[in-house]
Amino acid sequence: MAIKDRKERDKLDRQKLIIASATKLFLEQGYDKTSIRNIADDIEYSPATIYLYFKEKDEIFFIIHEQGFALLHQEFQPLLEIANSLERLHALGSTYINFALNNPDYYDLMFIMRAPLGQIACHDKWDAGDHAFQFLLNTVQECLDQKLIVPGDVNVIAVTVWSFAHGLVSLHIRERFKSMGIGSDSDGEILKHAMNYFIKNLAH
Amino acid sequence: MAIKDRKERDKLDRQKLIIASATKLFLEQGYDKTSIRNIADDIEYSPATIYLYFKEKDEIFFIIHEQGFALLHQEFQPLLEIANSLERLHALGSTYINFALNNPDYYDLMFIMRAPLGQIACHDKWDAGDHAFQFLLNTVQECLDQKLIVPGDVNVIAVTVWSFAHGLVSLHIRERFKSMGIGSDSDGEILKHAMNYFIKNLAH
DNA sequence: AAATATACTAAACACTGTTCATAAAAATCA
DNA sequence: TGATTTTTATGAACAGTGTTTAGTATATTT
Repeated sequence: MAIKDRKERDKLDRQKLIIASATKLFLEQGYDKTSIRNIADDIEYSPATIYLYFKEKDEIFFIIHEQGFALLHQEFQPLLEIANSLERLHALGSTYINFALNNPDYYDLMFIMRAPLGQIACHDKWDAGDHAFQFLLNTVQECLDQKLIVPGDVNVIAVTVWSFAHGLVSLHIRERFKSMGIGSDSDGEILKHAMNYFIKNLAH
Repeated sequence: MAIKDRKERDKLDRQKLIIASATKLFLEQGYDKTSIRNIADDIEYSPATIYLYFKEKDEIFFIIHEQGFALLHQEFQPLLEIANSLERLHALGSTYINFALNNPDYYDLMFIMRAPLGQIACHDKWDAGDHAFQFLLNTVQECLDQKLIVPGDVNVIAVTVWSFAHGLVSLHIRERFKSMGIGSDSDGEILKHAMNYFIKNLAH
């Protein structure tokens, strides 16, 4: 049954082709402006064909969503080398912020957009996002054990740290700082200062 | 020329009619699911008529956007009574979070969505949003003056506080806590705990 | 070679925001 | 009053969206 194997490989190849095209277009123009017909044109297939490989548009972008988490996970890896846990926590925040600024579309899909989670997100409890959060949890726990940060519940602290970092970059990405008085000139600079102030308070 | 006056009143009335319908539908079903045709159906006019009173969909929702800020401003008013500035800062945070949880669609439009700002946001430097941020700035400054919080640049601290609060509620609204391990049961509870931890660090 | 299973697509459905020529109504002028 | 101009409203269309379906080629199996 080698033919059946090849057929399955072909099927996977065409799925990969769709994802590759979708990823390319998505990174060029974002979610909303990447239509099924755009992807179909790009891979030179009919729009209907795409629906033979994916149930809906969101299913395609959930895979890209996971790609984003893989990328973030990758950028977190070098941080494991940092011995001092508080320093590692600080670096974790900086890396998170840089990831968001360098990959705003990925970040949007992963943390801001409503779209590509529905029932999908629930199907796998231990997805890539959980891994990243676990890394944060572990680091916070270590900081607590070594009494490097203000004591408190590890979950609460992790949520606090994540919320701060997310708020910072998502307000920046959605240009809400601009629309206020602040950050008109030195855009990225104030983010770093806020990060430093936040960590200083945490470590106090 | 009383006729011309009446005509202008009529015109404003029809604008208000459109806004009222748009607001109603928006609060029922959100921005994306409120179409021009929905509004037209509701007010029993043709879709094209709406474009005689508003240049585009976003112009309608920018007014709703401002309504949201007026509402937030209103909820901030009682806080002026609070004498202790740190207490006021804490209450400011809680009020902000409660506003977001009680009016998720308004909050979305005001702080999360990409849509109804473009050039529009820039036209009036001193809009409702600036007022709210100014309130935060003043409160932070007072806390600094009274040495109630960790010293630092007032702008940086205000951004830090706002980012934290925004991150908290926007991750909640977009259900990113659920998709991780945390907050599956006691949803709103962890927000309050995080808020308390954040303020405790700030005041330390 | 005939029957079956697979892969693909043109066309349509039900939407979206937006524009434009045309028709109806109201106000102004002769 | 009747004719003219201005204001107001709309049907129909444009170009786009995600998605479904019926029908057509192609490839595999019998």
